[in-house]
Amino acid sequence: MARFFELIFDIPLINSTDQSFTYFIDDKEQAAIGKRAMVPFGRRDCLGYIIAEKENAPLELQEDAIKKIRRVVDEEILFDEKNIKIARWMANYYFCSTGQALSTMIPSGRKMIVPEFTDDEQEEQSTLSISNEQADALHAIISPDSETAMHGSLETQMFYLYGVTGSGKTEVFIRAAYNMLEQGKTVIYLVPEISLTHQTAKMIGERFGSQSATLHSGMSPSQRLAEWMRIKKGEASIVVGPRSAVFAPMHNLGLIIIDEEHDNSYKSGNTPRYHARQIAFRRCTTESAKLLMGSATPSAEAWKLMQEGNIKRLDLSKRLCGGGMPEIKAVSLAKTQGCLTKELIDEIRKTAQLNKQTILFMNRRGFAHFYQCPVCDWEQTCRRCSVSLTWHKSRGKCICHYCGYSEPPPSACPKCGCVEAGYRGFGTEMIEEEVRQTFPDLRICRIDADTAGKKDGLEDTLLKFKAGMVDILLGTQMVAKGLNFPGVRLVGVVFADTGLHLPDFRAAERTFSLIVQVAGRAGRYFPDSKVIVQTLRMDDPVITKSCALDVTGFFSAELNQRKMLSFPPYSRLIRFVIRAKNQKKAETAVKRLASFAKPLLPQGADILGPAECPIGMINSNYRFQLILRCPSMNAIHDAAKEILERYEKGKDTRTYLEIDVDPVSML
DNA sequence: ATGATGCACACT
DNA sequence: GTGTGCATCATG
Repeated sequence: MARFFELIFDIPLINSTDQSFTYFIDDKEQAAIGKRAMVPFGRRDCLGYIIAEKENAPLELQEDAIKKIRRVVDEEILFDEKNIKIARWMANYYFCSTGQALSTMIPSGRKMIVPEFTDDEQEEQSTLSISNEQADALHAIISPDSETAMHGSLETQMFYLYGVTGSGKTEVFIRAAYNMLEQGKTVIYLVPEISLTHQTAKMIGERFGSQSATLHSGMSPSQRLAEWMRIKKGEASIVVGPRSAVFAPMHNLGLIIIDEEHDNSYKSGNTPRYHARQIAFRRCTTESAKLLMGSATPSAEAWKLMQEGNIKRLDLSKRLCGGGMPEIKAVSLAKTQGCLTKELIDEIRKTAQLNKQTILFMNRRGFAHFYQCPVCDWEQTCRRCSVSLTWHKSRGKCICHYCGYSEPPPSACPKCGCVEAGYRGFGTEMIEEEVRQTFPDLRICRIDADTAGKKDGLEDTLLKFKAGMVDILLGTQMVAKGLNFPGVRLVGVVFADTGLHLPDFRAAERTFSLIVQVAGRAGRYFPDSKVIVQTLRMDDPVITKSCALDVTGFFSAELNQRKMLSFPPYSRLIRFVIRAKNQKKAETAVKRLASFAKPLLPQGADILGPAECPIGMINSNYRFQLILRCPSMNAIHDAAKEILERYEKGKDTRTYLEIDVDPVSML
């Protein structure tokens, strides 16, 4: 007896995104929904996902067109209807095939390699006392009926632990998780996808002993598969991991925790470009679990939801371990020749003399040229989008990458009359050189994408730094997150404005968040620790508010601005990017896309662009974008689907279209 | 995605 | 007449 199964593949089916393919197999073989199988697909063998069984061969197909499954890969069931349902939802929402969605959810390993156990079952050790604030927050989270449930609505309970670094968020997370486990429910604990959060993840894993599963970027596909199966069998009831852990096959899910909610790594950078927060929200809704997020610097989206009372905010205002917040000082770079101000140099000296350590943050240099007055710091921005205009030498114009607006560059600064407007920025190499020259006697280490790429290079450097064998650690953004070094007295932000020049409506939010996060790195252990923020924009509200750690003040201004300009969270976006080796083709293609988009635009929606992408070329592909904007996602989502279909019909060859729903980075 | 096919223009 | 390049098509 033969049985028939429906399979889907990790393939970008553009027109029929939910298409499945029928195969048959001998009855005695262990084929089943939820297993993967090798099958002949086209002219090669492909790994497919078995998503359904059919009673009969489909009538519209000829009997001999149905091929036989070569081999069932999995002995045990990997996924179930619930997973397929999420995959279908993702495929629809993020415009990819169901197979692509399913394949990002499920570990790719073939055989299971059980990760070695850290068998220090140190369970019930939580005798540490917690502060009143922590206790209140915990109580609110674990209490069975908060107001939302009282109204009999099925709305998910969402909480936000809002508090500075060192205020004990992790402890509340852990206790909330314990409470869930005690009720026989399971927990997903998401952490940012930064190599530096490994230790946090590891620590949490250790606290929960063998009932926890850990996922991290260093694990092999086989190890991931092993952890996945442990969860599926109910052997692990809490999972700690990055974005993809939001798909973990928990039974009886009680709670999803999103640590450092503002972190951009929760948004996937490739198809499907899903946001873990979005998936978490959906899972919590459909599986009636609670959602608990936390950060010292919430995203604008989360802040608005808290203001409107849709997320219950729980404040942790006090720092534990006795430490207060460090002194944060903005210092003007205006009259400084190189990239180190006298104040910073003096503090580094003083820190070294005290036998303490310094961390210097360097951001990437602005990739684009922009007009900025070296005297008064006036900058040319778009009137409509309020982002920096980018100087295009070849066209002799300054252009907005959102809406395409352009104007000639000013011959003199319109604010102060200075004629030497130009651009400024520091490269990481340049900073390193200057630091080495200024402090030839100090031990200096650099961490960036290059150094971190090498195996153990990162761990090694960090261990050395932790052990006090390094005086100054030079690092990019990656050092800003998650890690605590007890020997650090001074943190310097070399050039805080870099991010502000990015043509991105979230530039202010990102810069603010970075500075506050960086400040949190310092002063957990010393009362006299310092943060120095070097800037050309001493009066910029982003700089002043971040140095004052005034989150409320910042968001009150920022949200107001977003509202005025109709940017998220007051609108939702869908971004189309067209890329092609040939510039003309790419340009023609966006224009065609725009011509489809215009008549399909729903009430209240508008189009930004078409315009060249802020990063106009990547991998020798020219890039153009078109952004759909609307207060309601539903409305533009339907339109986007229609636009996509029409576009694909007569599409220009050698042009590629990418869609990003709720984009986070618009470069 | 990827590999097959068919068609255009080029060159031994 | 056969060989490269590339657009188009289908995958069960």
